[in-house]
Amino acid sequence: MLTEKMEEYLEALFKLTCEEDELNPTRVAEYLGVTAPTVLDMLHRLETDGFIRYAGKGKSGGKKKAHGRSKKTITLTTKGERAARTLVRRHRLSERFLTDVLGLDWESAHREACKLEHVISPEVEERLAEMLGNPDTCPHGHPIPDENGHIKEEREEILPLCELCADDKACIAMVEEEEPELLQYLASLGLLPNVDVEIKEVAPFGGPFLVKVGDTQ
Amino acid sequence: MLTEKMEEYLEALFKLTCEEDELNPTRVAEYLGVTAPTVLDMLHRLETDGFIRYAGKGKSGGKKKAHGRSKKTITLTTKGERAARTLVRRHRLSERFLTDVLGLDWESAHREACKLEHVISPEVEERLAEMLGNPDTCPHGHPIPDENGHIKEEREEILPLCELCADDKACIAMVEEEEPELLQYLASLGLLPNVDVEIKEVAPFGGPFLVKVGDTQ
DNA sequence: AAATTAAATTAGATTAGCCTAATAATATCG
DNA sequence: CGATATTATTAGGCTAATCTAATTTAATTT
Repeated sequence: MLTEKMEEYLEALFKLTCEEDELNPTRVAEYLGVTAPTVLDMLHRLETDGFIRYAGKGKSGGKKKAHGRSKKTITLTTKGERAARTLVRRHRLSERFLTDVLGLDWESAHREACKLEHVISPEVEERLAEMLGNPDTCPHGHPIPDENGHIKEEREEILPLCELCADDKACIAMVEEEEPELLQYLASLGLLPNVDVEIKEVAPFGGPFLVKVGDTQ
Repeated sequence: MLTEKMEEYLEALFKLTCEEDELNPTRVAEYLGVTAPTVLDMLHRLETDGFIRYAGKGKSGGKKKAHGRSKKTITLTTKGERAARTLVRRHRLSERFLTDVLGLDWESAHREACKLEHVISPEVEERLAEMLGNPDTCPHGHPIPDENGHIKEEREEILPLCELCADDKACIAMVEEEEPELLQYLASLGLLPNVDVEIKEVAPFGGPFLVKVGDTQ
């Protein structure tokens, strides 16, 4: 059985393995705010339950230093990944509900969704999705996996805003930032998912940017 | 800090102390499906944290058997009762949401609400209540305490249906039953909260009852 | 390669919840 | 009242999650 803590670790592992390869226990510990031995413990448990693999990557050919097998890496099994995607779906559906229906701000919605995701049953998940009109992104613009955990990735090319050039026209796909104040500031500028923008001017050497959003610049 | 388990116990204690006086550990154990020592443990913890009192009732005058002080009883402190009422409120609001908005049946709604009540923040509680139009009962007809835990008890006299007499007219206040099949059956007969009924015939000695609900009998 | 630094792992403890088995205290019945 | 039954409580153990401190192993620097 999957405890709430196991779920939290699975989710963290899923996010981290997507973002960086060569994920190590120390990184996980840091991300979750616990110590390394705690992570090790959990990794073993998740491994015996078949959610992850934690072992030297099989290539017995590479004999880097000859003594000891190659460094262990963490990978999610199919089972583990499925579980993680379900959690991500429930988290993002919860966020949509909390912002769109209850009117919470992004930050609070995220905080609450972290708790809700662990108590939502498949039935509630389905009804919630239906009631929300099967949204395909969370308020931040991140995609919501479907019931089978598949993430619709047919979205057009997504680039950081800073890589666009003058006169480019684009639509904001997502807002990656996390700090509430920054989010608030961006929102006040109208920089929200699904908003069309047009780059007016780009100062060189990473200098300021003039972006047109709706009528304001 | 109040763990989820502590919350569950508090809620149980609240319900049980309302229903029966002289609440004892064994009864609690039975209700929660755990053993008596487990309950004892938790009672001590709840007591040191100031949520309950568990001690012989002070009346040093009564010397029933003279040896030993009088049997201990469980009572909620103000703090404990406040916490319990908040949980009841969150539970019932959740039920309302799950049935009215998501369309779950009573039984599923109850099951899900048991989990939700522990993760709902004051903010979500408030928004949820607002969104639902500040309902004053759960789907079963039980009252929902207000933000301060007060239960509006100005409802007219509430009697079990079996105490009514022929020709009495009444409105169903609540449905106390818990078994899903029975609930389903009652629902199929139209016996739901807020429905007006009229007693047509009452067979003596607890015999069958003829009740008029809407047009059917 | 040797020394140093960093990461991984082991060992040993703690707390919350839970259990079983044993014991102590109360009640109840004959 | 005294034997029996019931309840309460104590004692001792277990698992999940966590920690700190020590140790081992790997990586990096010189």
